[in-house]
Amino acid sequence: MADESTPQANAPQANAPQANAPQVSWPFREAERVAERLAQKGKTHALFETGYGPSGLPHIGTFGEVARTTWVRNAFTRLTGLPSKLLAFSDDMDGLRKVPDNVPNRDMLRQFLGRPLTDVPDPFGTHASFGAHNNARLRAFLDSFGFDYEFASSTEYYVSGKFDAALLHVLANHDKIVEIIRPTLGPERRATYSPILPIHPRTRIVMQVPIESTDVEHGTVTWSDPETGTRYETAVTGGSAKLQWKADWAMRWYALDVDYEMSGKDLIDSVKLSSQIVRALGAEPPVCLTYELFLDENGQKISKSKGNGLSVEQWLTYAPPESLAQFMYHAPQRAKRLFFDVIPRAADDFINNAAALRTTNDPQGNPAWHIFGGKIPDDAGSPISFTMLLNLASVINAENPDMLWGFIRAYMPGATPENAPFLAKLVAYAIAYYRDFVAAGKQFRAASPAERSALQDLATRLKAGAYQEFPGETEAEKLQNLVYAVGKEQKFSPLKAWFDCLYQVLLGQTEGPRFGGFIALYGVEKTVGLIEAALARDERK
RNA sequence: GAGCCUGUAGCUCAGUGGUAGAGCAUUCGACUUUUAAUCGAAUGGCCGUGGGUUCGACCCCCACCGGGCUCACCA
Repeated sequence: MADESTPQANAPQANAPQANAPQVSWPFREAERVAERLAQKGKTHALFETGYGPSGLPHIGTFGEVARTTWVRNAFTRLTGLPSKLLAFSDDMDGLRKVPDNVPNRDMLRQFLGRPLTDVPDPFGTHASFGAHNNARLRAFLDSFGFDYEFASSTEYYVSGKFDAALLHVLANHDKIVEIIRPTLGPERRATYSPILPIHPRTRIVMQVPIESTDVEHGTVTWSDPETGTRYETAVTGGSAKLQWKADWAMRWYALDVDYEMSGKDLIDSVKLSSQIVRALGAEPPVCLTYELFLDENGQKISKSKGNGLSVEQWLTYAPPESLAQFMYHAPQRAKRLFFDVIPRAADDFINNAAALRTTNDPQGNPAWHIFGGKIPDDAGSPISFTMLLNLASVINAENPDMLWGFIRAYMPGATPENAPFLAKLVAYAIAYYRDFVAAGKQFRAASPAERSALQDLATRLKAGAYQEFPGETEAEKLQNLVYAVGKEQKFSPLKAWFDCLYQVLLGQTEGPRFGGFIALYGVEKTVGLIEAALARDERK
């Protein structure tokens, strides 16, 4: 503070915080919370967890949760240099509650309702159990994005005894846990609730029954089959029993000493209660982050039955994975509408961020830095926006990458798939977009008699190679001059009407590219085919 | 009933206590042998309302109004 003596008395607030302090990105904010937890506990490695319910196949929210957790984990690594692990935990020991609509052999499945998913045959017949099948789907999904994680099966953890010590501890605190959960339940469930769900030794069903007594010394609970009245004494360890959801989550946090887990806002109450249970067990819950759920185009909730959501497959048909990551990065605690129209913008946000990464002095505040996992690749960017590519693809009826590249080079000389590989990927996505959304919605107008003869004339002269006689240094110019000549000879007035005819009759749109250039890229023969097809189409009407 | 998100340009949305921003739309211009893409520019704002904190509030706090979502069975 050498300026004590300088006459800056009117300068604003000496004690105000520096206005230009770089904003800390949310993954680093979360990472700091994790680092703080580790410091308090004296831990030197961090465990990040993500969880998967038994019912669902992997979906766009699954991607979001793992991607976001991975960003926090990377930030943690960068911040502390400490080792860490991401555990992807599958609740495959949960009972099969209902038969899903979208699987084969549903009658077979019906016989196994209530049994752990890993105790239900695989309706697809490809894996050892339904649970194993779903696990494989989940892992394939995560692997397709290259996520770094360790898979964990609840069944395996229970059966192998990895949870035994924690389960006995839960048993010892059985009443305390009941007291935590009971006030949140309705009257009926309140009467029967226990965090311990014994697995029926005969039917293998996960039983929700009153626990009549607990024996901490022997590690067992006593209960009665409500149908037969038979009393059973069941060990809480070794996979003979599992825990009810909220207690299960808490026990897992306790047993594995989980340091970080995020979840959707639908689980706010579960996080609260599970945290209370962990404290009752004498430990601290992990650092938790609640993220908002996604809405559809109209701000309505996304439900599978309505089909108003956007699937990962759909997104990745029209834009690269980085764009989906970009969408997931932004403001996880804010509700966002997730529908088709957000894709181009997410892609361009990513492109801009990737470009800014090279010039910024705060790379760790840049989403692209996180999406790249802290590494800055050489060929990440695109010199042209995705929105522009989509427009271009529409205007020129881009049926293949070569056509699009032809127009890209027209004003970006030197651009090739080799020196702009990310752009090359975007081109392929733009083609898919054109194919599915633009081409499908085309409205082709019938040609008037005068237009018919003009089109016929153009086709004939194209076929004969007559354009070679026209002036111009390039094929495109010669073709353009031929098109003009036909329009003038056929006395279109204004001449623009001739071009309107070409766009509306041949391309099914009101506007289009310079036609000579279009023919050159699309191909003379194919253009002739286009004309003949249009004339034949009108003939039939 | 409990909780969460949200309200900023015509539309969709960014916005980090210090001059209100982008894309699209609109209008004008440049380029073009017709266009479109593209490029340049302009237009467009009581930042939901009312209080409070502050030298200063879109931003922080409180209340209210509007728009949504989630949980109160299971997980």
